Amino acid sequence: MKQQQQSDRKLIFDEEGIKSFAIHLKKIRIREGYSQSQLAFESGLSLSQIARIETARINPTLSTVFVLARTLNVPLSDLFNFQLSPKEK
Amino acid sequence: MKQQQQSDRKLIFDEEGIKSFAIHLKKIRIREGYSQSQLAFESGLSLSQIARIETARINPTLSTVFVLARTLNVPLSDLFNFQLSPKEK
DNA sequence: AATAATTATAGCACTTATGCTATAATTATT
DNA sequence: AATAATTATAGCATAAGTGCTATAATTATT
Repeated sequence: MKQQQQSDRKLIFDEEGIKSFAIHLKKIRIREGYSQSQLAFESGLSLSQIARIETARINPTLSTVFVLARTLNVPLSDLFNFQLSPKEK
Repeated sequence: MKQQQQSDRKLIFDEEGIKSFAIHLKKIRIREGYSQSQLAFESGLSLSQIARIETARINPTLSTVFVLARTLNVPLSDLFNFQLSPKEK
């Protein structure tokens, strides 16, 4: 029987930032008049991926975000126009 | 013999955006007075990862980028203060 | 020039992002 | 209320991000 070996590598999942981004993206998508399905089609991303991002289930890559910005035709400064909580020392 | 089956799924790797980000990050890191190694240590990211990002070899996740922004103590608007080439229709 | 410091590469293991497909749940429309 | 549209969830396969470790290459320092 192979014991389930617990890795001690700690991967980063910045839940706070990911949630903020999710909310912000949804706001912008709606503002720009896209449904998830339209955004998926026009961007070439899958619908499931769009939904996963907006529900903060995953931690998307920069390429994915860049594609969203291009499709929505908004500058990155808009898509990232929110504050991260500062690092606690 | 198992033939190597080529998948037709097309994953996104936005080379142009990734390169722009790489250059921009490096500029900011140096401006803020960090070596890659310092940035790695203080952020908890691996040194190899920092290098891979700055040489545009990989497509980092948002969490990674958020951690970098926090560690460098710069707002996202700073880290994303560059232009993506617009989508060609 | 020698040495030190910094940055870049490489390989492996593990975890996770993503596409795809299908279905459920929710919300809007008639 | 029924129906349609939209959004959310789920499982699987595959590609890729990340940590770790080591080493090479480059750049700065003495």
